[in-house]
Amino acid sequence: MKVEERVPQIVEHFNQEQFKDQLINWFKREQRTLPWRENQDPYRVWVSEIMLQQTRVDTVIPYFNHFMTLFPTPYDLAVADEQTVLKSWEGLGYYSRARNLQNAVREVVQSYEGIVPDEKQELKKLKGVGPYTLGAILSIAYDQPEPAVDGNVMRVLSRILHIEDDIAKAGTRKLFEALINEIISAENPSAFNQGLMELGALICTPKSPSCLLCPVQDHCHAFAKGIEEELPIKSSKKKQKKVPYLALVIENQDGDILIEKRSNEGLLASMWQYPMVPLADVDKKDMKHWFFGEYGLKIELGSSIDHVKHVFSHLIWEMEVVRATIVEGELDRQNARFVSKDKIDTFPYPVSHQKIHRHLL
DNA sequence: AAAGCGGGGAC
DNA sequence: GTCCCAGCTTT
Repeated sequence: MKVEERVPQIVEHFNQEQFKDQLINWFKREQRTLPWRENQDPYRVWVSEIMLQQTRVDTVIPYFNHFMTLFPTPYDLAVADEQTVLKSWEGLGYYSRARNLQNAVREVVQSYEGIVPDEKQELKKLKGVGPYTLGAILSIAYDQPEPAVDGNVMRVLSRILHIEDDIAKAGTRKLFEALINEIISAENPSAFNQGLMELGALICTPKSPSCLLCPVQDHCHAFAKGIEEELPIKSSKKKQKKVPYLALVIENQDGDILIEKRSNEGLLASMWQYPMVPLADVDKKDMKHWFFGEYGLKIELGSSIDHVKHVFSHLIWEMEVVRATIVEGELDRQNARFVSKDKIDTFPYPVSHQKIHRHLL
């Protein structure tokens, strides 16, 4: 059945007015004090929403505060060096969020005089602003009645309205957006949207939800049926592929260490790392020859320092970390350079490689 | 519509 | 270990 036909059916016996009041009043009463709730500054709301994608509140708080100190306005972020922005994002993950955010903020400074657009069509064009962030900024910063559907909202609504659509499917979000469009508060869309998300964070949690404390328990079909733990329906993803690497800590005669900048696209784009030998493609006995071909350096392996296992959402790196020294040769790579140990921490690294240079520092 | 893209916390 | 999370972009 099509979304337009399902929505009226789903909300037919749903007491929207009472639900809205209870949700909004609960949010006003119980909302957490968070740095990005100090005011309605669209730039702060925007930055917080980008950081909060796939990332927990407690993790984001210190990053957000530091980020706002470094880049208090869109202009400050627009003129900043990309590597500085990535350094401020180091450890948060999904680094394309930071690069997209800066790209978008530069667009805002250039085309909108530094004012975050409050018009749907303009805002949607900005890099990194998808359906969720669009609705979050418009409702929270500009008080517009737009849906902001994230995983929290889908979980909460799937329970309240007993919806069994697979929330892992891309198309399912549209159903929830249509439902929110139907029931969102026109008077306080900000508190309505944030209330749904706050409810998901504090009460309607993925496991062991606190239904007895829920302000909208009376409206919840899943609670009435005792099936709150079975919802939402979410198909499981396939497991990660393991990828073996040799990670090299290569020191030259001056005691400087070789690091390199990753490609500006793909996994961990524009982040820095210790050179890695992909053992799936390179036979270990051909390693030195391969390395000479790639870097122009003849090296001698030293002691093994560590084994680092790093899990991504879609793959697993298994890295053996080995020291190495240079026998001869001239570094022949644009993206690589020798750096003194006291400067090495000024570059942005993914966590997998922070694990490595903890050994050096 | 599906795949690629990080990291950490809860259990 | 498993599951989950305040998603977007590219293909």
